[in-house]
Amino acid sequence: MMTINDIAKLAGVAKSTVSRYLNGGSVSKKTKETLDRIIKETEYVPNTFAQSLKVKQSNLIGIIIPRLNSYATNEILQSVDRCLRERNYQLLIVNTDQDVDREVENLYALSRQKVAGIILLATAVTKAHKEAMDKIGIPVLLLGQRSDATYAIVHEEEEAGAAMGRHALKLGHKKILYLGVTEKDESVGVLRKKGVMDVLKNTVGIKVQEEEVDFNFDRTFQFLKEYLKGRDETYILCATDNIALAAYKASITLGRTVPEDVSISGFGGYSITDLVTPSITTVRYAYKEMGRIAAENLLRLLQGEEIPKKIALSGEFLPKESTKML
Amino acid sequence: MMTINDIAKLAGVAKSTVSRYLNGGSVSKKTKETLDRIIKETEYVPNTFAQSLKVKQSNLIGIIIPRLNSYATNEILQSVDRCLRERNYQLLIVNTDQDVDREVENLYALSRQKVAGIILLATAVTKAHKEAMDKIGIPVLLLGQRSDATYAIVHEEEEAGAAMGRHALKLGHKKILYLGVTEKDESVGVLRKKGVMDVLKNTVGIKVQEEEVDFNFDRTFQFLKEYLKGRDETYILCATDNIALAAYKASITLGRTVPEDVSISGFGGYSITDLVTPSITTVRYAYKEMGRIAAENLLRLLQGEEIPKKIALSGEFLPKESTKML
DNA sequence: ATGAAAGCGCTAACAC
DNA sequence: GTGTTAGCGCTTTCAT
Repeated sequence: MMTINDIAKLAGVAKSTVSRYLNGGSVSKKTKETLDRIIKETEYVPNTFAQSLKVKQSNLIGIIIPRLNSYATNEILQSVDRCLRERNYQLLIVNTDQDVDREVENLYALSRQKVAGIILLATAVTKAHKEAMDKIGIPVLLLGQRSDATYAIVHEEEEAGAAMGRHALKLGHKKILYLGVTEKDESVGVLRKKGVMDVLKNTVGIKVQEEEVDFNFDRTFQFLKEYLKGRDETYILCATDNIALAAYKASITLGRTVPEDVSISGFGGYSITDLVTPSITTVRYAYKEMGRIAAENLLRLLQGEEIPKKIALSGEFLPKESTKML
Repeated sequence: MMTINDIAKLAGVAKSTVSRYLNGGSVSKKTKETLDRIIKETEYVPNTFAQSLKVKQSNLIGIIIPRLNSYATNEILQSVDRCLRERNYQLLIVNTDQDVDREVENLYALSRQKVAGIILLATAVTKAHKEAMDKIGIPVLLLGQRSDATYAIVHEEEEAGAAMGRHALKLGHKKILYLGVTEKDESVGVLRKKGVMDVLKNTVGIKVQEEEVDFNFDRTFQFLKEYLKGRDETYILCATDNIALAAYKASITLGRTVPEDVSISGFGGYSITDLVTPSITTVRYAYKEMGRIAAENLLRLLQGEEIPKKIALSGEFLPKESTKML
């Protein structure tokens, strides 16, 4: 393995000159040429540890995600990764398996790894989160949840919810079942629902039944298989595509037809909503864009530039086969 | 930020003593106690760069994956990650977006990052791969493809293929369409198919039509929507679950019913095969176990232990609703 | 534009 | 069991 010293000797210059050359400092044309050649010949690559030890920072960006097997996560991950790689940064992915405590732990763990910045796909932002962000002194960019504690990029949840609510109304449904998630999840559990409910509840003659399920497909499916037996709503408005999928499967199991007997819709725009038949009405969120903006803005931040505290991304309402006029 | 020097001064010992303490060397009980206390009080954490710079190795394990949005990849990633974290190693995930050249590039890139070992989910093992593995001098563990170039953990592809072939026969099908993938992919393209074909071709009166499609859902679906118009096979034996899904969707689109008009099966055991209706007959591969073994064996290798050159994992044949007696 | 020299925080001989 | 010391490979003043 070549070191900067070896290169310096081969080139007949001091290692500081080589360092300057490597970091874009001014070197004479002649020096540059020799160095160009020698570095190519020797296939020299700088030792990242020595660099990082010196500058007390790495080219690593940490990203904390709740789970790996989620469409949303994957989309974001992919676009963040691509964007970062183009800028010569490396993504360090940390999966918390939906464990909120581990989100906080990993904030500290990543700071120990001296990542330059952190992207956090939080499910909630607790006091412990804020404390950690404060303490580590590394820029953190929040994705999917609002919080005044730091920079955040979110989806327009209320807007999306309202679009779906209007859709159900337009199709003439009067009996609607809303399958939501825990209100601890501010974005999905509170805002998305609020968007839906504001539209529905202000309309006379609409009955909305609410139920809370969780993000796990199997549990939700098992629950709905029983629960739906006693229900006669004609529209099941689900807070996520996965819930919609479970509701769909449960409905089928109970001998009902979608969308003839019951309309079903989700949120998220997961690709699977197109794979199933009937395809599922949903709102597609701008995951790819979210990832790209996150990466770009974080890097800007690292360069000392100003970036907006909060960015909200609009989704795209996509009516498909699973919802139908009553 | 505390350094080992600060701690040493506070404790009134030499920094080498602190270092020994940290690395499990022998220290007097008294020294240990003071150090325990001081380190807790100061929240001291060693600088990983300085450590790595010294020992010329990191606690990072690199994993190169073809894509992020794949069920198989996610399962493996999750279990590798979990296993590694328990052992205090960090996973560095590198996504190549199915670009074979980037697999090789990243072998080099990871070696520059001084990862301790590399897990490679290769789609193929080329000369360039072998050369890179040779050159970097870091243990590489191959997943999903056999190669005598290094250690490998694979699925029993032929066995799985044979099981599916026998299933189709047992159901009385005579006209079978096999939808495979490129033979560059030794595991899926060659072996899996061989398992199927060996069973089918040796049985008289069976006609097998072969066609090659790719891993992309949309392209495959578009292709099949046309292609299947002219076909009258009663069993479509697909090389992957995703292809099965595309075949299913294409069949539905052409007004055929699954499994009444045509039986369809896949390979992989993706969770989605259960989400759709009818659920899809498949072979579930042992992804989770593959990940765990990969992580454990790689760490063993790093400790200088011997590990088997090749491990083959059996899948589990899962008949479901999408295939039916003719 | 270039070089000498002083560390960054840590580990590992080696001597005591 | 503990301290001294010499680097690991690099960046960064500060002279020249």
